[in-house]
Amino acid sequence: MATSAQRPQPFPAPYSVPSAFLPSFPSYHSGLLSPLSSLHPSSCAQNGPLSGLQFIFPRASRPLLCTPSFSGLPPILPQLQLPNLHAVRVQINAAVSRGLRFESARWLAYRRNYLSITINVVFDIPLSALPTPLPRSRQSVDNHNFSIVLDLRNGTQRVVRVKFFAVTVVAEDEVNGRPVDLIQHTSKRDQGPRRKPVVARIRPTLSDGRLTATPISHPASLGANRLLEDFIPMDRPASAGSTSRNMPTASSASPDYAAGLVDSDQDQLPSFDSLHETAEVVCFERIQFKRATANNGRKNTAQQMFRVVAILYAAVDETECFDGVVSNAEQGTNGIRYLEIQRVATGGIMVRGRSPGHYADRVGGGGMIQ
DNA sequence: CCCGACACAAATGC
DNA sequence: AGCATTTGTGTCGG
Repeated sequence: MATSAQRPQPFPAPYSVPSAFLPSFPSYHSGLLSPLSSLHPSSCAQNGPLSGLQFIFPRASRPLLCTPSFSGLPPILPQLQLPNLHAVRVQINAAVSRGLRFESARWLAYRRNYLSITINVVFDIPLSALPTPLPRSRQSVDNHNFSIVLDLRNGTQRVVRVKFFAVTVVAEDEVNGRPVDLIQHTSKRDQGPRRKPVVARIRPTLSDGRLTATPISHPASLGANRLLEDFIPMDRPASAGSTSRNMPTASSASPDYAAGLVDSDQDQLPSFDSLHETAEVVCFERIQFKRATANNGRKNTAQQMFRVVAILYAAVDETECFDGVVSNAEQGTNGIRYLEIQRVATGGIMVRGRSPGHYADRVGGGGMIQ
């Protein structure tokens, strides 16, 4: 096949899946307005006639959002609560808004193609727990009003103040849960550095009188026009510190940085640009699976599958975690410990390692995108 | 078969 | 319209 062959359509392909296979979109089962509707000014959300499936159409009439559903796993300690001891329930809404195809009854990705993953978090706060008078719409809710109950090894509990919340995205083997690396490129792609997706700080806000708090994210992850600056750790103000040490490579950065455990936000109010001032989602763009699933298309072998996981963390002072029973936590910078509050995950995704043409005439492997 | 690297070219943006 | 950028993917060697 000549290299000059017509270029196949990029993902996502025109969507023509038998309705029996249509993936559901339960990420927004709460009935709230989809936060993804504000993803792009020129896009418009459209709740299609197909049950549960939501499309967002960009300029071209091609489905932009075609995502596997994320479902919650059993709640994980520690329990979030407010100062008055009201429990706070959390809902993570996530989508792989680019880069996957639903084909032959399963989700399909290519290792070298970009994924975009969007995460939104809704805090369900009891009416009685809201401050009076009600804060104005979109007013920030102080993170310090949240705390978590940490179980200690001696059987007692400790209430730990939440310094802030954060979300991130990871991947894992669907069967054994072993981690699978995700990598994030700059717009320079192969020429630029790669890193794991950051742990992006979010901030709860009351939104439009709803009795929920929706975190507003700094446009932390790599947006369309965000290049190398985004790879600079932001756990201190960009203006402060050294003169914007340019483009640290993965090796020159701190261990936390290399691990993706870098706050992508600062303590003060984020300065939103006009495109993001109403953003209620964190967008991780230019994400790739670092490796493909094993035995793709092989007969008589176990087809490995990966899944994408969106995680909400409560960041606390690590000294307060002493003797705590913590099932899932990550160490951050500056004495921060990220305690996992909740996670949602997709089902299995097949990740192909070679170019689509290689799989074109494979039985069960699907064809080229038309 | 997978993976990183390089390269080309279509799509997209300015 | 023309140029630059972005990104899907063909190819090659390990």
